[in-house]
Amino acid sequence: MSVRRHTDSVRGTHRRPADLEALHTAVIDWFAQHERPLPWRKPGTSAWGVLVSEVMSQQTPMSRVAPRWTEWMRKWPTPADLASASTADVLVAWDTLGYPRRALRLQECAQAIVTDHGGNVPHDEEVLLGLPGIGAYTAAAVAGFAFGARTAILDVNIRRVLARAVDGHEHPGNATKTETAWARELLPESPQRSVRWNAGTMELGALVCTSRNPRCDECPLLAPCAWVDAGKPASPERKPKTQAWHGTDRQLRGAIMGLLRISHGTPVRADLLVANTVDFDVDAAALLPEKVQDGIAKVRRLADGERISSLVDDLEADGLLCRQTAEQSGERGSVLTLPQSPSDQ
DNA sequence: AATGCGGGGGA
DNA sequence: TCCCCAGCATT
Repeated sequence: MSVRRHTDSVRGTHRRPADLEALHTAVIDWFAQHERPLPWRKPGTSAWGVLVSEVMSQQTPMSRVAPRWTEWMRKWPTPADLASASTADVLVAWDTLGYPRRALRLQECAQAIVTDHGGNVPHDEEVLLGLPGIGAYTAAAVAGFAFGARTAILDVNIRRVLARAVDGHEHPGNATKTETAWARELLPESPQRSVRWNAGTMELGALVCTSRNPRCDECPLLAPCAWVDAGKPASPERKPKTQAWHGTDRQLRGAIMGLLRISHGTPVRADLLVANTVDFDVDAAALLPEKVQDGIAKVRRLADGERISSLVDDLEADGLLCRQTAEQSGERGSVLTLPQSPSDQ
């Protein structure tokens, strides 16, 4: 089969393989043989479970998501369960998945589902898009994987596989409308096949057609891959560097998450907590082992007042902590309080 | 269109 | 070290 021949090259990224059906079959058959046994893929998983798995997987590898998802669904099997949980419990269960604002948005999403949709995850992609923490990718993924909708799902994996195999080069930045329209044209006709196509293309991008060191020798599309034929050209752009970690606000947020877990009796790696601790004033520090407290005291001397001040605003806006004014606390400076910690309940 | 946002694991 | 990971919200 020669899938690569783009007979009707519209323009730019709009290319279409001559034998689209063969491409679909190659991906779907490969997926049937290589699908990872992820917990949310087990039969009977609810739409809510699918939604949770997708939010947890935003910018986070699935291998790290799986254990957190299982525990999360055990604690809060329905949107109503999560909606009524305490913020502290939610953040603790999120553990070290990263970007903890996602956990806050997920709880807000559950509350919106209860309030506005009778406690049931909406089927409609446009409605899903209106929920907190649900963007273009997640709305499409839930519509497709939870409800079997025929829709174009554009995550980093599908974008890369399609760009390489069909177009021959990768596209920088976020998915454009043009790219979305292109992906829609490549969808199989039947909804059932389109779901397998979406899931299979994602899996192919995650396991074989990876960003670095792709395993082309294991790829079912080796023969027709436009990217291989073009000599595997490098991705055109490099993303801007992510904000530094050491000594920044992000590091302190990590420390507060660690303290929150400790206050709930969840083990926390002491070295990680100390490394993440810049300077803060929180009662929960008394719960820390002496060795860790010493480490915190040491790092505290490196405090940057201005940076910490902006951090407090940020944390408060994210709902990660509450700030009391000097008059309220009777102390000098601000006092940071963990939201709904056990002592508050 | 550009930024900010965690944290872990692999090359 | 650097890069990447089933993105989203805000400006």
